[in-house]
Amino acid sequence: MPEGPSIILVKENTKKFIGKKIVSVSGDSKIDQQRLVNQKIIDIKTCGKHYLICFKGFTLKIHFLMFGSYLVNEKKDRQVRLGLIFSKGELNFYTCAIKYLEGDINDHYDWSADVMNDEWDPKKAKTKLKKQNEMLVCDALLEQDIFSGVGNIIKNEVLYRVRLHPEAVVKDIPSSKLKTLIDESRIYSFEFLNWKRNLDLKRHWLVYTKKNCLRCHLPIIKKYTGVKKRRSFFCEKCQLIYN
DNA sequence: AGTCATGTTGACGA
DNA sequence: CTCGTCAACATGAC
Repeated sequence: MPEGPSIILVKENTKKFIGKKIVSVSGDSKIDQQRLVNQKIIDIKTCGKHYLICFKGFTLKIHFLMFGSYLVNEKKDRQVRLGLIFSKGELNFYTCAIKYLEGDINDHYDWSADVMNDEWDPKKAKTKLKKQNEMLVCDALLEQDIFSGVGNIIKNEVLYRVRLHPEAVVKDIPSSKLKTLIDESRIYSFEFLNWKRNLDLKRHWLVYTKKNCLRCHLPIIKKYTGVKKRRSFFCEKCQLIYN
């Protein structure tokens, strides 16, 4: 659920509620739920891993974290975090973090940092990335201010594709390689989106959770890398570290 | 059955 | 005050 492409799918599956008015609200979310009653959804947007329901003058920000989920016109046998009920249909969110954002949504987000957005700007990403001298590339890819929407699966798959070691230090990576990395982060995210849409994502993993390298057949290393200590799967022979 | 993970925030102590 | 570390949250795949 949580990476950028998955959030695009949430948007696709809930777009039908744009223009609809909320009749009532339920759930254990601590936000002011009454505020939503009689509000009409103006738009539904995403930025990175954030799912955004826009109203006149404010926005509801939903983050699915690790275990978040949602259902359209269905309920789970679980406590609803926030349920939006319309005259026809309902939208239920579970185990997610919800907050209000006030005013113009454009004042809250830099769309050009979102790898899934039409406004994605790889040059800006490169400028930001180059400032992260000592950072390991495995941490850099997870920086939401640079690569909004990239998560741990995308991180691993992109690094394998561009043959870059997760523990490569950003300042040691040639500029041309950084460009390839940035470009591939967007390209792979869209492939992820299509595979996920077809419920066929796992079959296309090249390195994530794999035992052996598809290229050289050596064992894939599993290691918790970087200050973020997220698991990395990589081939020591095929992925360069530049040190 | 127990372990672990597609993520982030906030508390706490140095 | 800032920085680093880690607990907390909470579901489901294997």
